[in-house]
Amino acid sequence: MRSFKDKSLENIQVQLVSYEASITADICLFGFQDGHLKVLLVNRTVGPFKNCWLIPGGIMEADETIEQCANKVLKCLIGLEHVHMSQVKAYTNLNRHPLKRVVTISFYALIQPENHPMEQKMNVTEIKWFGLDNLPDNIGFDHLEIIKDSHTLLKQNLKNNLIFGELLPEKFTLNELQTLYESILEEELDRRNFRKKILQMDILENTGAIKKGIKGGPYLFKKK
Amino acid sequence: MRSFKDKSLENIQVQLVSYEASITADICLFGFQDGHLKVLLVNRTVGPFKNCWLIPGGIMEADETIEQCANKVLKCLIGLEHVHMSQVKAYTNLNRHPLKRVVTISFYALIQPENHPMEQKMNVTEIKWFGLDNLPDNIGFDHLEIIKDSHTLLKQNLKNNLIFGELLPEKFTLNELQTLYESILEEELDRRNFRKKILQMDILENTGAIKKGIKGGPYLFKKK
DNA sequence: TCAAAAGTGTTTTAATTACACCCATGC
DNA sequence: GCATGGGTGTAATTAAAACACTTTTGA
Repeated sequence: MRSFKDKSLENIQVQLVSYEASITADICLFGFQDGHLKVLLVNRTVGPFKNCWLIPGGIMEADETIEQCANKVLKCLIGLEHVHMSQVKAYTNLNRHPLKRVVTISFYALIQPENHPMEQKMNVTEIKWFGLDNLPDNIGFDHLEIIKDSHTLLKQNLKNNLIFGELLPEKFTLNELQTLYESILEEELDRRNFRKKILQMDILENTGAIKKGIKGGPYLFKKK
Repeated sequence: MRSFKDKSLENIQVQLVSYEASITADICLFGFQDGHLKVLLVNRTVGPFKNCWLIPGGIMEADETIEQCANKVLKCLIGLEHVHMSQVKAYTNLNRHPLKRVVTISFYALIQPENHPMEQKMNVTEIKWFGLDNLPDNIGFDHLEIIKDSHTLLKQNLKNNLIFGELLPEKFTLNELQTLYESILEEELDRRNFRKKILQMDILENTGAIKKGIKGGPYLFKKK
């Protein structure tokens, strides 16, 4: 049993002079497109991991929390404020960044790709949605791990709560919703059981309108 | 829609000169004692929040990850290595610490208070186990929030997985296990249903031995 | 011997799963 | 008109919840 004195006082109170690190917020932005769950990646044109794909991120400044920083990143990227985000995990491995030590706190957020076109920015850096089942090989840093961890948390949250709203347009068919669930959970669901379960949750409202262009003429639903 | 150029390059690559912050690992250490779930708090004798109760923590150094740092804290505190820990959340509010900016990444860990007496260290700093339902008023920083978040995660993990091992001695009665579950989940469980469920998980082994000193003569079980 | 806790099964209810036919629409 | 997808209900299974008496032991 070691003496308590040697280290504990240093530990329990924060010293005024101590090691400091840069902290970034990196965001795993999920979208749902063509029946697939997708992740937004940006292509680095400079620095280490040049030409590698990354999830977007930004450095936390002195006057902002990591949540504010994450919002700043999204605002710069897609011009969108007040997107709901969930904190996933902090990554602190020593050699994450080749030039200096960087600690990253990751978040995930959900948006609709259709509502946030990003093409006009491609002269600066390429921005692209990738299917989760079709990620590029050259993902930089430990961002593949962050994507996996984010997807795991999203999956878990979907099973418990119910957070599909941001991923679908205002009006959607039950099959679109089911496909979304299936692509997040990575498993097939029985159509009738899914409908029964969702409907008896009493959170959806049948608008009465019918989606055109699809055989069968499905009803459009919206959140209550 | 704003231009992408203004901020994004700054954001997507980490600059070599950027704001840096001290990072600590704070640990919500849970124990199970006298039929109650407890948390270990230390009493600050110096600095801001003097005489306030805190969960133990330590500053991350240049050569360690936050997990290594958390392990270091536990090693200094209770002389124990290789304790399993779960990352809970990162706390980055600007005024968490009155003297300087400190970002904290919190963990929870589970131990048996009986096996880790800490009395001999009380001349340095008071260390005490508090019932979760009986926490002191003067908890410093945002540590009450950290404790609540940690308990929420522990509860959730107990419901999904099953992680009681570290909180009980090698051999225990089913009622001790049930009381542990009840104190974590904060709800009463039916004795017969609990036993049925736990036993059919097939993770426990009846040692055949009987615990003395308790009316009814309960069997002692252990993990398989 | 009496009070307190241990041990044990069954019944009821709710939730989950499996499964098949007819209808509406687009092509 | 035909192929595709939409809409619907019931039966079977499994899981969860409710519930009471006898046995063991300590005091």
